[in-house]
Amino acid sequence: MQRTGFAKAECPVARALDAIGDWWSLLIVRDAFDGLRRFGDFQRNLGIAKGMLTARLRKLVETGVLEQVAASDGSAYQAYVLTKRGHDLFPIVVSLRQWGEAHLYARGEPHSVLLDQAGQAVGQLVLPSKSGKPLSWADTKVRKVATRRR
Amino acid sequence: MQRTGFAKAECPVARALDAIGDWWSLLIVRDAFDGLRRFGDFQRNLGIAKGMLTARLRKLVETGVLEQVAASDGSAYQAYVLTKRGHDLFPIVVSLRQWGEAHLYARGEPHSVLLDQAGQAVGQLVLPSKSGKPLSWADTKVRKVATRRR
DNA sequence: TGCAACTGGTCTCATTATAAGACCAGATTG
DNA sequence: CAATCTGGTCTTATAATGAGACCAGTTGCA
Repeated sequence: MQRTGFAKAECPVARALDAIGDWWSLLIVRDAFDGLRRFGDFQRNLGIAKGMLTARLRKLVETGVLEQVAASDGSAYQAYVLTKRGHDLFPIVVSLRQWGEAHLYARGEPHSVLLDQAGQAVGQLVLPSKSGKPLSWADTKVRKVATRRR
Repeated sequence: MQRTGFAKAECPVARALDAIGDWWSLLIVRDAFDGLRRFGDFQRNLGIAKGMLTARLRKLVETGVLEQVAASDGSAYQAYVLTKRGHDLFPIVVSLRQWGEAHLYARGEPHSVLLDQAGQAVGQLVLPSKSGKPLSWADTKVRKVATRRR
């Protein structure tokens, strides 16, 4: 049976997961944010099977997250770079990073850190409200789309 | 071959994906944010196979995202509720939602919306900086953990 | 120029994960 | 107490993944 898809879901979370919610896509995107651009760079850094990488890159290009361009070093090879849509994944990668940092490391266990241009660790993502106080899960609610009656 | 794992990665993004980056976990968490708590609720709402749901719930409980408690309606059944660690996934779910809303719907196509308590659609997640101007991908850089020399 | 190594793939195969649904014991309802 | 509901387990068929052989075109270098 084919893996269940959510491409037609009315919930944006489900559609997003359908597009980039597999085991590899967000790691490829993370590497792209880190400046990797060539097939071999991704393959070596992730230790991913080549066939998998080919399939994932192809899907990410189809989805408009990555774009294939000529390599900037003058060679005849191609590079994969983030599009606007790909750069918009930044908050997703950052939120995953911050949750992982907070909950998946033992005290003192080293991990990579996201820095600003001054070399300072960045703060937490926040969901602003009009009052100025950030919204938490307890302050929000999802309004579902009206289900078509029949 | 076993699916590649990232539980030991020094990158928090990879560890987070290892914990909750499969096809179903974040949808279960999304439903939990929406107030679903019982096995049957999740199973019906997601259309997930029961065996899958059993496995996913078990892993989420092991990871400390969900907790099994007695159902609040006085029956002998159990419920699955978000822990603190689970509630901390809120920014991840919101960032996925916002990216999906921005990029995966045709103009005018309906989707669910996240509202604050006043019934207003919430704003965008931001990564604050000292200057007050939110940080973008272009303003940040990952500092890797020093690789052990040998 | 000529050859070895590199690059970016494709293809095959063995293994694992997923989807679908039959089945089941205990709880609940009427 | 019989029927149904709940929360699972188990089996089976199919799809996805991981590992690596293989290959054509590109590049580096003697």
